[in-house]
Amino acid sequence: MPELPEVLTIKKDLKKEILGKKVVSVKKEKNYKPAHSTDLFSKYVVGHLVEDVDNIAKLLLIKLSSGKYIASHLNMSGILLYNTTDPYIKMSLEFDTGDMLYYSSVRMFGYFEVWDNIKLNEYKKRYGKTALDQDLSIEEFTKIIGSKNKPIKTVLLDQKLVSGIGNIYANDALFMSGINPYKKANLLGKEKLEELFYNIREILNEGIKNRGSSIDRYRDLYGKMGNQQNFFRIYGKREKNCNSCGNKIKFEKMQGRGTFYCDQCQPLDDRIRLL
DNA sequence: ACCTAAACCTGGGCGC
DNA sequence: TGCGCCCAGGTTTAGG
Repeated sequence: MPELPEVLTIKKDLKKEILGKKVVSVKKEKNYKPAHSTDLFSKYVVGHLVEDVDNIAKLLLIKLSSGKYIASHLNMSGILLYNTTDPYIKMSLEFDTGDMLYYSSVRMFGYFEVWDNIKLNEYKKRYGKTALDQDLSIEEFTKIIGSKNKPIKTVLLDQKLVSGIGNIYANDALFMSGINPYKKANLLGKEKLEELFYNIREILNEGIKNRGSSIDRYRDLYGKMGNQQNFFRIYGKREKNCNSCGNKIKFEKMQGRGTFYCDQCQPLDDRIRLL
């Protein structure tokens, strides 16, 4: 699924395309079941204007003049498409301009639903600031992340601490920082945590600049692939050699997620480095 | 109150 | 060709 760079890319394009437009019809495909009755779409979406497009962590929000929101989490395989389709469309919105917005998903994990403020606020409470939030200071980051007695990769993927970092960008940010994914976060030290903070911001911003990572399903709002996959530091380089030291890259499952690291450049024990 | 493992799904790619 | 397995940008939940 989209991580923060992909979500922010979609958000920006969505804002540009649909702000101020009125929804005139909604269509749901039979093989998609939102958590609520489709009445909510006809009641709170059809006939209403798009007032804003926003996000909470990786959740996309379309604010409507009815006071309700379309909340869409793309999860692993979801995409939003504007005036272009694919074989996995689940929901379609038609605007007064004739433009179309589609929610597409292969694996059925994501959702595209009508939410009210209450549900939105409950959701918000469960998530930390995104890694790119202007008001997430380096002090706050190091305090939140550096206090956990858990592997740093697990901590980075915990969205209630700091949100937006997913598996791709976590792998790459750790490689850039020379940090072993198994290293306990509370053993990293101030300097390493700060380095990690800067590298997370760098790699997320690079992802945005390259319009996201398309390793499989991800496409932007116009159905186009992102480019960040061409710049991966270590993610996806199973059986390949480290571009820094030439050693064979390790691939292991950690918390069920594919984890790539170079045990030379990202030593678990600092003593290994000194030898 | 922790942690992990499995579950939620579909489809693509690989080896045999 | 086909079957079985492994893999996938995430999150939630059940179970120890």
